Amino acid sequence: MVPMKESSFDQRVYQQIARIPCGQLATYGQIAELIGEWGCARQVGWALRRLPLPSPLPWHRVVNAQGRLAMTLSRQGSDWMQRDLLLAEGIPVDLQGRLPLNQHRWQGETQPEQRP
DNA sequence: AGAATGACGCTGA
DNA sequence: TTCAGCGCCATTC
Repeated sequence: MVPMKESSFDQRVYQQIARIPCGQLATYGQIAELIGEWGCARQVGWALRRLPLPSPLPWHRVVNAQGRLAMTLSRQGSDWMQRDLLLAEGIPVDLQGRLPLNQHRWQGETQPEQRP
């Protein structure tokens, strides 16, 4: 059972994930940074691992900075479900779990704005 | 308490 | 581009 107090790390992670626009992607490190926990990318991963599925959250929009899905058997196939959900949003995912992260990167709510 | 694990990130070969 | 190593830190044994 979860210990009371929903003001936990996990809750902040979920809240931030819920803000990711449809069709865009965010990395674990990016989520950690947005909640003020820079360097805690792994904790974000655990937060998602503890997330019960199915979930209303767009957890599938969170990928690693390498632009690939973590295809580990520890997830019991949830990685393939993530791939399926991403394809449904128009994001092409390679069979190796690679995807065009650079083209779907969520800039958060701040954009450096440096385009020609 | 100490060691191992992991849905990560970055650098270097 | 792919692979290995190191740093990171909560969770688990």
